[in-house]
Amino acid sequence: MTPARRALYEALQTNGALTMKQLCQLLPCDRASVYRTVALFEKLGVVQRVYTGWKYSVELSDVFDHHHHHATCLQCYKVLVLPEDATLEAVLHTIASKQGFQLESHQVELNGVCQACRK
Amino acid sequence: MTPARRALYEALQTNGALTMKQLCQLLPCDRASVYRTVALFEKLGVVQRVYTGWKYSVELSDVFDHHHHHATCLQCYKVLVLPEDATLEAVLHTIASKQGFQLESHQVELNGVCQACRK
DNA sequence: GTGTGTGCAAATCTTTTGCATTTTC
DNA sequence: GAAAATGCAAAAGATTTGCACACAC
Repeated sequence: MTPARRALYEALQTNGALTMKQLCQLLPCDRASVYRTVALFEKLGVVQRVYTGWKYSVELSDVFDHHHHHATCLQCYKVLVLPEDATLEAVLHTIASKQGFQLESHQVELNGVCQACRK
Repeated sequence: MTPARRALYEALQTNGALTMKQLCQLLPCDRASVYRTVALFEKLGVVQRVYTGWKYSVELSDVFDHHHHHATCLQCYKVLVLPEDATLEAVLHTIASKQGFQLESHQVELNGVCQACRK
C-alpha cells in the first residue's frame, strides 16, 4: 500500500465511477501511475471497468462496494445507480446455465430517460 | 448508400461483432471512412457498440439483427451469443420503472467459463 | 455544377514503456 | 540494501480533422 494507491482507492470510494481522464486530473500522481495502479487493482479484483454510455469508467468492484448496475440517461447523461435485484441475478444465472456457461460476473447497463428529464 | 457503407454492413452481417481494428483490416477503405461510417450508422441506429470483455466491438443493432446478449469466456475469450430471453427483458423493465426510468435500450454482458473450457 | 463521400496526411488523444530516481520494508 | 513504485519523457495506438479529389445525380 502506497500513497498513490490509497489515493486512487479513496477517490473511487468518494466519487463512485470515474473515467481515466477524471482520475488523472483528480489524483496528484502521474498518468502512468494511474494506469498502472488501475491495472493492478483490476487484476486483484479491487476495481472493475464499467461502460456507461460511451467510454469506460473505473469503479470499486463488488467486494469493496455493493453489487449494482447503472442506468444512464440519454438526455442529461446522469448515471443512476440501481440497487441489487435478486430476481435479475437469478434470471442471469438461469440463462447462463442453460448454455452450460459457468457465470463468474456480469454487467448490466440500462439506457433511457430519467425521471427528471421525463417531465 | 455507397460501396464503403455497404461493405461495412455486410462485414457485420457476415461476421457478427467486430472491433475497429478488425473492421479497418477487413474493409477495403480507409480507417477514417470506417470511423465515419460507424459514427453515422450509430447515429442512425444501424449499429451499436458492445463491450465484450475488454475493448469494444461494433455490431448490427437489434433493428437489423435479432436482439441478443453475449457471454464471454474468461479462458478462451470466445464470445457466445445468447438468445433473447423474455423473462430477462421483463425484469429489466420492472427494475427501470421502479426508479421512474423510461427504458430505451440495455446491454447485458456475462463473463465466466464456457462449456468447452469447463471440462 | 452542387453536394456528399473518400483517401491521405497531419493533428489529437489515450495508453504503454524504458529508465533514472525515490520509497517501502 | 533489495525489491517495488513513481515521475518523466518518449513511443505506440486509437480516433479525429482538414483538405483536395472523385463520384452520383
